Amino acid sequence: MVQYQPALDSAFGALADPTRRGVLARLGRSDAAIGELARSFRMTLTGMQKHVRVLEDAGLVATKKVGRERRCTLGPRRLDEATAWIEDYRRTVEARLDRLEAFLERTKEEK
Amino acid sequence: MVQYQPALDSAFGALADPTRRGVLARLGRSDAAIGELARSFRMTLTGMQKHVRVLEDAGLVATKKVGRERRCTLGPRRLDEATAWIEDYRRTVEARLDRLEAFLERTKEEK
DNA sequence: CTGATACTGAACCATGTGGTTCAGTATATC
DNA sequence: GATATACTGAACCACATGGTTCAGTATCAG
Repeated sequence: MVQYQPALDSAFGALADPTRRGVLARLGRSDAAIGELARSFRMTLTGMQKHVRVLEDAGLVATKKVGRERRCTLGPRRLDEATAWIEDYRRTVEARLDRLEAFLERTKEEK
Repeated sequence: MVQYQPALDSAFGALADPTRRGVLARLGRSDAAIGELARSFRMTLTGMQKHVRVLEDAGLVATKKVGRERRCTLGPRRLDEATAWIEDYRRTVEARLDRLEAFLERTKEEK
């Protein structure tokens, strides 16, 4: 591990699992208790609990105990850093392609 | 695992590690052999080899054997799916916030 | 040809991940 | 109060991850 950006680590890490992306999509429609999510995704409550924990640690989900349920909603993190990172990357790739193109153009002229 | 989108899994998974994000940034400046990358990031060749393999599997890096070196360049995948996923998500969050706002507005009027 | 350099592959290690079961505790319902 | 429901936490499991070392093989330089 060389450069720490824990927000990016946890955000990308959370998004790397299809169940967790599914949970985010599900919570986009409406909030839900852990038990409901577990049933939707056909896994044990305890299993879903762990996914929710990962999403919560990444700031992508917020939870609150209501009666005997724990209600989950989409959390405060908007993935701005993640988007920004990818955008930066995209620009780098494009700059690199541009340089390559310029190089090819130059060598063509030299022929 | 519930909905398979292996491209997203591997892309987000690859980006979840700071060393690998660093390697992508480094390759954005110029291509490099595995050995150079290993030295830059102060790890063994074998260690770096594994990171490069992960990036290559995700389509983010391409490699080619040149003499005794293996040269690494930024690969074909442009992270379009990843960006698209995040964008979708952002829209969902915003729609949800809009609904919440509308609800608050309505209940305010009812007062 | 010899030696140094660059990589490859296998084996190992500690820790993390994605799940499970099982034994609690807390809350709701009758 | 008894029973069912919802969660929590600990323990376990198989497998993946992020590293290492070590023993090769391939290539370059003299």
